[in-house]
Amino acid sequence: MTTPPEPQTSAERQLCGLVNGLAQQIAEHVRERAAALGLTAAQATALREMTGPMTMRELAERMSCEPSNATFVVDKLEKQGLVERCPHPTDRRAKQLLLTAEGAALRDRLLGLLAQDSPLAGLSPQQQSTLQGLLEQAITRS
Amino acid sequence: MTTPPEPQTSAERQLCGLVNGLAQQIAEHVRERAAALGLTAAQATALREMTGPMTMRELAERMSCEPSNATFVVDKLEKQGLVERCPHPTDRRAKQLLLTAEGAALRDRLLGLLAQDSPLAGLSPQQQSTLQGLLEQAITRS
DNA sequence: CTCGGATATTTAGAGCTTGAATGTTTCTAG
DNA sequence: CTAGAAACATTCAAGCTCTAAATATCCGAG
Repeated sequence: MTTPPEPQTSAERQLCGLVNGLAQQIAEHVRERAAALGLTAAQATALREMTGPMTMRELAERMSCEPSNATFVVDKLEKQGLVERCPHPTDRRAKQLLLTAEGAALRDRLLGLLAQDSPLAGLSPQQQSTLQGLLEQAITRS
Repeated sequence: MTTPPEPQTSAERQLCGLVNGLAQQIAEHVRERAAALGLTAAQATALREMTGPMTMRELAERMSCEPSNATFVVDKLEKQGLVERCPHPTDRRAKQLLLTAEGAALRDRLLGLLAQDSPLAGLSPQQQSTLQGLLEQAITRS
């Protein structure tokens, strides 16, 4: 009796594999577009999330990473003259990140590239909506 | 005219965020269980995929990583006495990976832990099935 | 058989990410 | 007001992953 370890378990593992696979495709999509602009994926993600002035911590949260990682990535962007670390107007502990003119221009180009050929283009708007609902439920209830 | 950059684009970006979020939760789930056994997430993934004797390349494919990374991870597992690199019976270029008795025992414990409290438990079997179909379609058509 | 292109693995080097420890500054309970 | 706790940012060490290049072996065309 070699009961194949609970069918449900196996199905869930396969599903995890699919989620990871799609996440990797999305990451690859970003990586390609970033490379076209001379950026790494991490740098592109940071630039994408720079919707306006924000602190290091806010950027880290938007990037879903640790603040120490944001420090690392912003260092690179600053060396390229895309971002500036200014003193925060009301909190002397914090830095306020600002895009330079060059940074804002590159960000616009990046957003344009990222909008093309989305990895989710294989799904209809209705399917995307269904997917969104399922993902939200999976993330919340766990 | 500051057209808010195409509503569809924005929805797709949000969806990408959700996919990444769920993937991170899955990874965190593995990381926790791995840590309980003194393994890193990468080591646990390798152990989980060792369903039987296989080459380095096969393992790398199952882990969705580069062969050079598999070398790195198997090095660690070998140092812990969980895996052995044996000469491949028919191809002298390749190594055949075998679990030691200790490795097989630890793998059993790992599989048990990973089966508990799946990050996808918030979805009904039917919802999981729907999700699987959508993910497969998204991955294939891109 | 032998040469040349493919394949399996490893190594070296670099980038990304994390967690712990640190220095500053802010907030808050008393 | 003031001490202690909490928050912001950074630095450092360690681990993961990738690419490119090196080595060894296989396989097929001639």
